[in-house]
Parts: sequence; C-alpha cells; structure tokens
Amino acid sequence: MRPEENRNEERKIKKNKSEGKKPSAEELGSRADTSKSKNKKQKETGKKKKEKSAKEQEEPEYPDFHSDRKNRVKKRAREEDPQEETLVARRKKKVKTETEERAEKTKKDVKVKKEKKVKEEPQIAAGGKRKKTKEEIEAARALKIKKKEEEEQQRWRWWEEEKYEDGIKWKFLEHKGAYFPPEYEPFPDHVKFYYDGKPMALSLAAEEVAGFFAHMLDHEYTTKEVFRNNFFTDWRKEMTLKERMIITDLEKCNFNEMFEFYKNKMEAKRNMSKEEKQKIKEANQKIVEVFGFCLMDQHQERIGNFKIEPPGLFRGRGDHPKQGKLKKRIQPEDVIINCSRDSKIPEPPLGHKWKEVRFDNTVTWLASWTENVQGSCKYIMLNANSKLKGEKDWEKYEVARNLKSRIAAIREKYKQDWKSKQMVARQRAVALYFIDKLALRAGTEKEEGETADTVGCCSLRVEHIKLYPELDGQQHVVEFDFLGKDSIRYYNKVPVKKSVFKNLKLFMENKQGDDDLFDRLNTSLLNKHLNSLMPGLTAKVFRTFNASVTLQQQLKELTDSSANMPEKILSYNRANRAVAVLCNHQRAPPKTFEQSMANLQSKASQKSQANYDNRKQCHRICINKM
DNA sequence: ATCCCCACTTAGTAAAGGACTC
DNA sequence: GAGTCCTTTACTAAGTGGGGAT
Repeated sequence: MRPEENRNEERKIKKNKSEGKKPSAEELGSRADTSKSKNKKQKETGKKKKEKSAKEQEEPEYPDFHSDRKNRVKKRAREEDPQEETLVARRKKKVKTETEERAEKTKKDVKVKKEKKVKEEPQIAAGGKRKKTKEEIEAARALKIKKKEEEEQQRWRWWEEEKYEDGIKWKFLEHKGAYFPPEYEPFPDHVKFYYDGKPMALSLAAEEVAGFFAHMLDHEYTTKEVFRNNFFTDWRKEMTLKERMIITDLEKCNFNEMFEFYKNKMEAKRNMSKEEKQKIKEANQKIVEVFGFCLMDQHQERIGNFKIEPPGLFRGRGDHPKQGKLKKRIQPEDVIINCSRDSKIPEPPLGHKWKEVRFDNTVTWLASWTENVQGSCKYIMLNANSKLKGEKDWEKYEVARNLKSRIAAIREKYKQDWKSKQMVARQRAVALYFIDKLALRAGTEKEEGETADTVGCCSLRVEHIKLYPELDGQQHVVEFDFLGKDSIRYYNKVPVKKSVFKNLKLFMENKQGDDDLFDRLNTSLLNKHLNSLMPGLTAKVFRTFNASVTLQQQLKELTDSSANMPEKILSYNRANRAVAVLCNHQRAPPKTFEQSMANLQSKASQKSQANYDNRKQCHRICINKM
C-alpha cells in the first residue's frame, strides 16, 4: 500500500470511529488479494459462516499455557480416515493415564527397593549365579558413569575461554571428510523380480532402485498413490530403454522375493552369534574412530553426522508431494569440504575428487552437498556436545532469559496494537499473541507444491480457524485446526480476549478459506518488529521462553523436596509432558503398541483377579478366626 | 519489497542397546 | 535364553531466520 493510501485509510477509520462505526476489513486494508504473496492450495473450502457478535468476557490474563488442552484428544491428520475408531483408541492410550503413572511409580519404587536390597545384602548377592549377573549389571553401570565423568573432565571448557570475534567459528579445523555408504550389492541370482507374473532380470541401476521399494514393502508408504507414482517415475528413469519398454505398470511388478530376501537378512542379523555381533560392532567403532571426530582449535570434537546419507526413496512426512522420489547416491564429486587451509586436507575415496575444498571459518560445517529431491543443502556438522553447538544453545537461552525481563512490556505493547489503526500492526499483534500464548511456530512461507501443506502462525489461512462467540460455556472461542511442522495436527479451542476475537473476524472478512488470515504479515516483518523491541528477539524465542517457563512452573508445582528419587523423576516427566503439550510435540505410537497394551491389560486383570481372590481368602480366615 | 540461497535449529522416526520378565 | 519393554542414539526431514541480489 502506498503511504497516501495508508493515510486515506486512517482518515476513514477515524471518521468511522467518531461516528461510532467499527472499521471494516477493507478499510483497514484487509483484502484477500493484497500485499502478501500467497501459496494458495487447490482445496475445497466452504465459505465460513459469519459469526454472531458475542458478549464481553475476558479470559484470565495468562493462564497456565496448557491447561485448556490437558485433556484434549490429539490426533494426527493422517489418522482422519475410516479407521478412526481404532486410531482414536490408540491416541487415547498414547497419553498415559493416571493409573498408568501410578503403576509406573510403583514399578520404579519396587525397582529401587530391589536395588537397595542388593546393596544391603552383599554377602547373599556374592553367591548365586543370578546375583552375579546383577553385580555385572551394576559394574557396567558404574563403568558407564565413570566413562561419562572422564569424558566430562576431558571436555573442552570453552565457556571459560574468551569468545572469538563476531562471525568467526573456528581458527583451525581438520577432519577426515565424510564416510560414504558401501557400494550397491546386487541380489543373489535366486532372488527374482517378476513383471506380469514372469521373472525378469534387471540392470544393476534399476535393480538397486527396485530394492529400495522392496525394502519398504511392509511400510504404509508403499500403499500411497503419490509415493508409488513418484517412485515409478524415478525408477523408470534408471531403467535401460528395453526395461522401460517392458515395465510400464507398477501394479504388474512383484517385488516379494526381494522383500523376503531383506527380511531374511534382517532376521539372520538378529540371530547372529554374540561374537559375530561384536565383530560388526568393532568394525563400526573403527569407522567412528576415523571419521567420527575432528580437530578443532586443539580440541577433539565429535561429529554429529559424518556419514553421507545413503541413496533411497524420499520419505517426506504427511502428504508430501515428493514422497517416493529417488534420493540419488552422493558421490565425492558432489561434496564440498570445508577445513583449515593449514590442516591435512581430507583425501577423497580412491579414484575420486571432491567437488570443492574451501576454507571458510565463518561457518560451522565440515562438508556439504546438495540433495536432489528438494534441491536443499545437507551438511556434516559437529554433534550437540561440541563447542559450536553448545555455544549457540547457550546464546539461545540467554536471549530467552533476556525476554523474561521484557515480556511484560512486550505483552502490553501487542495488546495496545490490537487497537492500532494500521492493519499490519493489528495482524502482527494478534499473531504475536498466538505465538506467545499458544507457542505456535512463526510460519515461514513455503513454495507451493514443493512440500506438504503445513502452516505456522503467520501462514495460517482462514480455513484453519473457526470463531465461536460462545462455546461450552466460554466466550470468544477460537478453534484452531491445522497441520504444523512435520504435518502434525494442531487442534485447540482457546478462549481469547474480545478484541482479539473481533480482530480475527475483521481479518476474515471478505476472504475465502484458502486466503491468508494475516494477509499483511510475514515472518520477516514480524521478526523485524520483534528485533526493534529487543535485540536478538525473533518469533521462535517465544517458544523457548514459554517452554522454559512452563517447565520451571511445573517443576515447582509438582516437586516436593522430601520426595524420593522415583517420585522426583515422575514429577520431572510430568513437567516435561506439560511442555510437550504446550509445544504440541507428538509421536506416533510404536507399531508394537496394540500388542503391548493388550499384554499389559491382561496382566492387570490377572493381577486384580488375584488380589480379589486374596482378599476373599483373608476374609475367610478372619471369619474363621472369629 | 520480494525472492532466493544459505546456514543452522528443531523434531519425528527407526534402529540399536540394554534391562527386565517369564 | 527368548521375548518384551523402555531408553538412547542415529538419521534426516522440516522448520527458522539472516542477508544479499534483483
């Protein structure tokens, strides 16, 4: 919008205000087709019904951040299918019930008691075979602790050293490059691929890619149409002309023998003798010793991911449009090495060359390559215990700590901005309120069609919220329903301030479901504003801050200093769970979940039956004694 | 102002490891 | 000793945010 248009709008608003009218969305500059570039998705979106005005009702200032979601049944969007019933059951089980927690506690108590008993009775423990195992376990545990302590002692105490000048990440860096996955090993001759019922020999390249698919045959991915289509298209590219002429329909492909071969191989691996397993472990250990460490400024640092990602089929999450595409094998010729000029430059694998060797000490990565599916950069970096990661982490929490002293003023400011005459300020203020109150992510814009359709705060669309003037006895309720990072569903019903509610209505006026809710806002604008309020402040800091506050509050609330260790651990886990709820952290239940739960339930019912029988028996004895 | 690239953090999933139980 | 369960680690996809080019 040009400045004079802006002024005109402001005048209009003023005029309306003096006449007692509320500004319309258009007057404030909210039109669906305005400034913000959009990633519109082709989706059926029903027009949202206009909400009726609601009575004034203020929600508590800053309630605990998760209380209204505590008992919410969360679900992942991909679970919205005919199997809903069983999946709901799975989800319910996911959040542990109080009973389970108690069981957990009892179990832990018993465990601690047992351990105590072993310690108190060394003479008994010394004799039998079983006791010896316990001792061995104890010894192993002690060894582990000792090793950790030693590691801790050897640790680079970088925080006691002077910081480097701005932007300089290291002064000396030497490493061994990257570890490349082993070459493709073809299937033995007896393992065949069948096309249209007939065995068909494949070229090496085509066979390798077929193997990737065969490997995943028991995974849900291979049933998804997008995955199958992408795989098939990319697979055909790897085929010889002749193969391509024959193989034209994925439905006619039979990978079962390949799948069985992999399954048997895994099984055989599982059944290996201890010695064989040990051998493999030692071989892996050697690889880690060579490639897993680097020398940085006179300190040995562990590398987080020294292995080049092996080829395979891309496993994008949610409805990723590129799922199933072939992730190609990375060659040394694709890899850029970064190290010190005066270090021993890593050798590329025999007969190969690096793409480039550079000496850039303003970045933290040791090697990088561009991945073919999304065209994004992949890096080899140090692990989380390293100086570089630790320092960054420290800084992150420092910024969050700084926010603590400014949060009151910042909250005050955005509340004032809810009444701003400028649409952009209003949108910014409401978005910030959500980010602060609900720990939403910023919501950076993404290229349409390149990734799954997920959003964060700034990229919320009209279709992602519903307004209820009144719901379940609460007023001004906003219902959020969208897919966030990793296509994890965010579903929440939140009572908001009346002015937020009114603003949302305004933002939604004259818009379609697939229009941006905050059409005047993007993360760049928001972050610029935040930076002006406090140096280093960005949208993501609020998540760190509120997660930390929640953890601290919950720990204080739940922990009793006189409690024993298992009780304290339980409190800690509960506090962490509160943070997980706030941040909408979710994991899919493990594949074995149904069975495990069934086992537990049968055990529980057996136990309660036994208890009942016991009580009956006692009762009888008591009666007899009377 | 917008786009795009780059560097880096965050977080879910799968595999590995290890303790416990029957 | 096998099976199960739980924890830890490895892997890598998916975000955020800065900065330069257009």
